[in-house]
Amino acid sequence: MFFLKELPTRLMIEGYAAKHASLDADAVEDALGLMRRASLMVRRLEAYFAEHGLSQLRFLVLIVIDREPHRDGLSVGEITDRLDVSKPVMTRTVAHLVESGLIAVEADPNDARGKVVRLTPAGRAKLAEVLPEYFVLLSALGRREPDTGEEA
Amino acid sequence: MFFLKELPTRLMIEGYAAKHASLDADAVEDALGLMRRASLMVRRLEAYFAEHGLSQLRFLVLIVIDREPHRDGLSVGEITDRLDVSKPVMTRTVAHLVESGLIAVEADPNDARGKVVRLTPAGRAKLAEVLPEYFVLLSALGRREPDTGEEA
DNA sequence: CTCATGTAGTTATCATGGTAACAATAGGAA
DNA sequence: TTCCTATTGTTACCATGATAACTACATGAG
Repeated sequence: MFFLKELPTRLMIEGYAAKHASLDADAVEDALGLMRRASLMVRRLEAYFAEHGLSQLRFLVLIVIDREPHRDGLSVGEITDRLDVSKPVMTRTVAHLVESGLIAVEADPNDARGKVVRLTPAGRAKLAEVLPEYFVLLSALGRREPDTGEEA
Repeated sequence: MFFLKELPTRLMIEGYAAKHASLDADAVEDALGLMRRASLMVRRLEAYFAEHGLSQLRFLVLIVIDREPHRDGLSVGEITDRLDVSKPVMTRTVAHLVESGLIAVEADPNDARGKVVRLTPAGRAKLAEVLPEYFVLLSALGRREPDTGEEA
C-alpha cells in the first residue's frame, strides 16, 4: 500500500533529477502514480470481497485451485507457490477457508506430511457468486480515471 | 498487496468478457498487471526503508512535514489528512518516530487537544540520507520491465 | 537398516493496517 | 455561564502480512 495522497509535483521531481544523473523523472512519476492507483484498486477490491465474506487472499486461494481442474486438488505448498505469501499465512488462510466450508482438506495418501486441498461445492458456488462482478470491477478500475468515488 | 503470480491468461479473461457484456478485457488485464507491478514495487521500497530503520509510512510522515517548510510543524491530524491512513495508525507512527528521535512533538499552544509535530535535525538528516536513493529506486522501478530480480 | 538431510506444514511472535469507543478540549447556542 | 455537539488524539482490540524455529515425515548414502 502507498498512502501519499498528493504526489510530488513534477517540479519537485525534476529538482531532484537535475541534481542526480541517471534519474528519469517520467519513470519516477509513473512509479508513484502506479503505486497510488494500485493501492486504491486493492482497497476497492478488498471492500468487495469483504461484502462476500472473503478477502483478496482467500479469494485467490479458491481461484488457484479452481484454475487447475485436471489436478485432483493442490497441496498447501503448491498453493503457496502460486501466490507469493509466506507459509504461515497460507496455513492460517487455509484453516479459515475450511472453517467457512469453502474448501476441504484431506491427508495426502502418498505423503503423510502433506495435505490435499479441494474446493467444496460451497467453494465453487462462492466463486460463481463472486467472479462475475470481480471482473466487472477490474474492468472499471483498469480504465483510466476510474472514478471510484475515492478521494475528495 | 496483490499476490497472484501467474495472472489469468488473455484467453481466460476473454472467456469471461464474452459472457458478460460491459467487460473490457484490456482494462481487466491492465488492472491486474498494475496491481501486481505495484505490489512488487512496494515490497522493494519497504525493503529499502527497512535498511534505513524506516518504513514507507514513517518515511512519508517525514516527507509530508518537510514539504511544508513555511508551516512551523503540522498537527497529527494534518499529517493524517495528507496520508490516508487511520488516526490510530498515525498515533502509533508518530510515537515511533519520536522514540527514534526523528521528530519532536509539543503541545499546541492554541489548542490543548492538539500537538505540533516538527522534524528534528536527525529527522532532516535521515531524509537527506534516504531521499536520493529513493528517487533512483523509483526511477528504476518506474521503467518498464524493471528487472528487480524478483520472480524466478 | 540407520542416520543425515531435506521438505510439508505448524506454532510462536512480531509489525502494521483497520474500527469502535473513549477522554479531553473547543466553541457556539441558549 | 451552561450545555450540546464537534474535534483531537488515544486506547483497546482485531485482521493479516512477515520470520524463526519447530514437528513429523521422506529419502538417499552408507
